[in-house]
Amino acid sequence: MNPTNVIEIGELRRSCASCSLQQLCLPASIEADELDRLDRAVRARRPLRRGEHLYHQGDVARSLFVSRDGAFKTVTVDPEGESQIIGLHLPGELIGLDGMGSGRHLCAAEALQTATVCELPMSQLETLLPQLPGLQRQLLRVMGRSRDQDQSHVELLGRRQADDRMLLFLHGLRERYLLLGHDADQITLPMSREDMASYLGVVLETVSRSLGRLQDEGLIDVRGRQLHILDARRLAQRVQGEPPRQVGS
Amino acid sequence: MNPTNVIEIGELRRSCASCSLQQLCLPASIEADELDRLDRAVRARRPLRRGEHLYHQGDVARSLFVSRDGAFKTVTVDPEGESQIIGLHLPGELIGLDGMGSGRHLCAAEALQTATVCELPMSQLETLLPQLPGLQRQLLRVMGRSRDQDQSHVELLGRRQADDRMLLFLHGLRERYLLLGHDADQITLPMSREDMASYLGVVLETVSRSLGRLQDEGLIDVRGRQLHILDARRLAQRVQGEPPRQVGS
DNA sequence: CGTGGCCTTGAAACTTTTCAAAAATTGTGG
DNA sequence: CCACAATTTTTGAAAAGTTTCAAGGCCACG
Repeated sequence: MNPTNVIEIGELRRSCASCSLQQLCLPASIEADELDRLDRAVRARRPLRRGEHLYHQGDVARSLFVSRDGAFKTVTVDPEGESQIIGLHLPGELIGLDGMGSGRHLCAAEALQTATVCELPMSQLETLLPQLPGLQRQLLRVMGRSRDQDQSHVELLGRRQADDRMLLFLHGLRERYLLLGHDADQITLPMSREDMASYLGVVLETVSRSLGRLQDEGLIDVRGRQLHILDARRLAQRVQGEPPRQVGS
Repeated sequence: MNPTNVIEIGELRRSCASCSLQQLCLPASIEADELDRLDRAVRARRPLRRGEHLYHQGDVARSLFVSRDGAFKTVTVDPEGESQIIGLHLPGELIGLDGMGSGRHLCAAEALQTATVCELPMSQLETLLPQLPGLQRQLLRVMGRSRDQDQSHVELLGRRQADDRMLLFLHGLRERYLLLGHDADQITLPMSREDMASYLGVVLETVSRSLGRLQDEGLIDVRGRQLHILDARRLAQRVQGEPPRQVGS
């Protein structure tokens, strides 16, 4: 057992009570004694490296997950054989709800960066739920927020112009990073252009060009995955339908 | 009190136990004694006419609903001021989950035809859930299926060709009607072309042309809202990526 | 310093949208 | 029950936007 492992296991044993994501995650608004029971049900997990899967499409759904750090994408392979990015999950956001309908996961969940996750086995959940009314309420709320997230994605995909979709995407990303307490105007994009393209329902060249246009407009500054939001105020206005300002040649 | 009202109230008092949607709805796989308690919590509601709302965007979310007959659409007005159809709810499908995240409805729910609905107040739900483990499991499953529905919508909107989206839409509709025990190859479309357009993320002219192309191909026959699926087998193949067969000029 | 992966850019082909008008359907009142 | 008005749907042609295909640039890594 090398020192690195010791540190990692130490990390893993941090409890819900001391987790920085507490307010966003299942423990929020749960009583102290209940929290302790939830805490014991949550399993430790070794960190995942970028590209590793939490579960695969078709797997029996055994657990719900929350990432403490590191983002995940959820991906389906559709009947045509093409894969599509269905979801982007930042730390504190529930992962695995795609298995609750049928008992099997409709997506695969893949780490976009090195990530440490908490795991709550379904079996434990079923035991705990009737006993912890606080958890009950909170689970419904958290599932509801996850659904709201999906609705935003539908609203994004409903826009017919690539720039509108990108605007909505960046604005939503900004809000989510804000919630996490990050510097939301200076983001390292969690996905490749190709992943973004899939999430936005366009091809990757269109993503590149759209980012280029928004940069020419002075809204953002992108260099690879480094994104600076230069004018958050106007970004919000653009999302609300304001037309692009004339850009000098 | 006229005879019509008497009949309506009689209808409203049908219990979950005798409802034809039982297997699809919350009561599924709930024990008889539990079912009785759920039954008492479910409120009667006067029938809604086409165009009437179950709730409006921004309303405090007080209840979950299920339509016994009559379909509903859920609509958001986005920041740009344009309305978008987010969901289509056939009988037996849960309506109102868009309020669970924030406590307020993110959408409006509007009847597409005359509809009778069951209403389960959130307050009752909170009381019942810890007491009825069967309901607990079933609610999670039904919410999961609703989420799966939304995922299908995202997958549909992720397709970049209008015909692909239409194919996915028709195929999904067919499967849902099958589940309801309807003749799924002879459907009265529940929405106008404009609503379909919004749901599919295209303009209504595109819907019209896409339906025209699928008709020329011999897949379907559409006259206004009457839709005949002429070749369900090939519809399924097309959804799975089979290219359109050559259509004689 | 070269290699491979990722991203950007350009030009042509294709699809969808937009705008306009005709056709079909629905609802209504005589 | 028919005819008319209003609404919805279809169709056409031009404009706009996206995809496709191809090539070149950038960056990280060995």
